[in-house]
Amino acid sequence: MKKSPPRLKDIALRLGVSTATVSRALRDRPDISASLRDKVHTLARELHYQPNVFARQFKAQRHYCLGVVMPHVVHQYMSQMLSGILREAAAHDYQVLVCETNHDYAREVHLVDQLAAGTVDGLLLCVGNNTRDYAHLTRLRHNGMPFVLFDKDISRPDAPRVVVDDFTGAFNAVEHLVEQGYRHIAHVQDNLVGHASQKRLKGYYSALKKHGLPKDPALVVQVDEVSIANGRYVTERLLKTHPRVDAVFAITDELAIGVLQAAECLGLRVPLELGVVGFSNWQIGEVVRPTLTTVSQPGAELGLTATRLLLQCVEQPGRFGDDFPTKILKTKLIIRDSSRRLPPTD
Amino acid sequence: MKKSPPRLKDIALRLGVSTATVSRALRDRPDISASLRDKVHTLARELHYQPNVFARQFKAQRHYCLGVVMPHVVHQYMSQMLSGILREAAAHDYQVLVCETNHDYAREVHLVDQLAAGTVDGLLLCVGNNTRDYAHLTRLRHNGMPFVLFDKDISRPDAPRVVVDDFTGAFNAVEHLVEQGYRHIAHVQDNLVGHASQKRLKGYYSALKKHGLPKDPALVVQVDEVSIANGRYVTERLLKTHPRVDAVFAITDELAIGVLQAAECLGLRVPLELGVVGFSNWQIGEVVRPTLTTVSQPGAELGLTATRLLLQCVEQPGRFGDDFPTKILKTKLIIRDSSRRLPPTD
DNA sequence: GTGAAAGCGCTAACAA
DNA sequence: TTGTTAGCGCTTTCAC
Repeated sequence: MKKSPPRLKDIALRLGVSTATVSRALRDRPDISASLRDKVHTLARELHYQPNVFARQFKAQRHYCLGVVMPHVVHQYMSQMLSGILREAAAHDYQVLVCETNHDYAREVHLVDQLAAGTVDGLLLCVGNNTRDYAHLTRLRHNGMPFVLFDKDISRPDAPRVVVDDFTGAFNAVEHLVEQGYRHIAHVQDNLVGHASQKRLKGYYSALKKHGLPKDPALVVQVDEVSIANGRYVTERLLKTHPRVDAVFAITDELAIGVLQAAECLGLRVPLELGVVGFSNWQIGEVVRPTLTTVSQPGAELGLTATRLLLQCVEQPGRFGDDFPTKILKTKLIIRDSSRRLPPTD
Repeated sequence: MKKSPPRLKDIALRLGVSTATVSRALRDRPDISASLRDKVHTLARELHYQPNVFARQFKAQRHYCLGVVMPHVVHQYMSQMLSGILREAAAHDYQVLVCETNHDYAREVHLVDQLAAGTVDGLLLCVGNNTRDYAHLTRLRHNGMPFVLFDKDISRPDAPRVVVDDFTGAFNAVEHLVEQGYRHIAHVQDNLVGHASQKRLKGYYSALKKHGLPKDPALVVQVDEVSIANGRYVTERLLKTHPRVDAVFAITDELAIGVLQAAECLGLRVPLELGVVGFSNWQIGEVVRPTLTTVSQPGAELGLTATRLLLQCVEQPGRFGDDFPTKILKTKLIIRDSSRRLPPTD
């Protein structure tokens, strides 16, 4: 039988003082005599007193807890963002409640509504691939729940967000391929639903245009779902029908690995006959042969930045007025073997 | 200016009834007239009433939230366990609060003590590599906080736990190498601190013994820290000083990848001249060439099982009496190219 | 410097 | 069926 933990009242009774006094003593308020304060502390330690968390939170109407709603945690980039969130939240003495949506829109709505009811003090949301309707965000705002979108951008302007510069990332990747002498650069992308995909597509086209290369829609192929196998499949088909393709910019590293496998299967030498660039900088890219050139996204920094922004919204309501701050983080091109066929020019 | 959300009292006032009645109506208690119930529901919806989470939790002295303390989230296996935890918790309408220790013992103690103070209803703990002292677990128990250890085992018997069968996993891996005709099987392990490492070492020795192979401590090498680079480094050194080594069982996939790289570097053909087996079944193992034979651990299932066990402890205190249930999950050998040099025998 | 009392919002025991 | 009341544990105002 476990007996109930000691309360403020127990300490007060034993010391013959009021609970208010004990409360003040424990929190080292100035308006208390030193001797009494010490006695209270001593007894509290002796009884292993711990303030009741529920009462504290109830009184303060604060959880000191942030919520995170994201598609997956088993995902290198997502987990990097999560780690950044955890670190920054911990640095500010906030806890973090984590929920996975698995890209299930109904689940995303359910989770957001649930957290909007006041389970947390603020919410970090990475919308799923199937999210088109943003009524749940409207409800969030209506409920007065501070929130920040991270990573996945949306079309609506009325939300603070932290994202990476997909356009420039893609642009740099494709420009790099051009500089390496590739001229028929294909693009393997996902289903184009997310804003990131569209930004990367624009970056791809923009780089081609800058260097006077034609825009050929036939060289842009889609997969229904991002996976190595799908990347391989669509690339094999593409390379068979368009043998002049000499480079592929894939929208994620997983797809890029599939491209490498397709090349291996078709006997194309990478990077000599086919240049390949991915996006995300997964660990996997350092391990495949040839090693994969990719666009690195600062996952942890993104999580950290989003959390910092959210905490400002939580702790200083009205801080941003009617503005919705947007932060765009830089990507970085990581050049490895899969795209390097010229000697360095320095 | 955001106005404060509606309370039970507001509904009660508008309807000229008591808060108790409104409370009953909203929770669809039987002892309420249908007409009044409907009126309450209607008005509640109209006002966008949502029960105050703090008051609810305070009253019930329940958070409906579990805590997870683990070394990392950016780690395929760990994140798989986390995902299993999230899924199972969600299925029981519990939230999950996640904390990372980064294998920092002081941080682990801090987090456990903090959660022990009542921030959550139960705790899932994966201890770090540097945890030798378990006083924080004693405090957990003393505080009456239900907890379950997962993945990392500890020497103390007085805690419920869910782990994988490291011994058998290692045993099967090494026996497989023997069956493939390898005779000088080395073992690359970490610093031997964790129980898992020791179990795997025993499994390694046990398989050698069963097949009449000598136990040669010189063939067991350690790395300070698990990484591809370290795996590669120690393997190169080992293979140079012990050229008769014809197979390596590495304690993790990362180290095994390092072994593959060492072989590549020394011009040894895998699996012909060197057999390699890892442990964990990371995605990376399917992508390297040759593909990596490995021991698969059921990460999600482990998280799920631990959560289920914890929820039993939370919801049925005393359910297990003074027993500390232990679940040991099976591993599975995934045979790929890095260790297959005989034709299948079926 | 200390105590009494009110109150955070909701629920449950008891009364009517 | 509905209302009254008390109370969860803590903090804070106000009075002394």
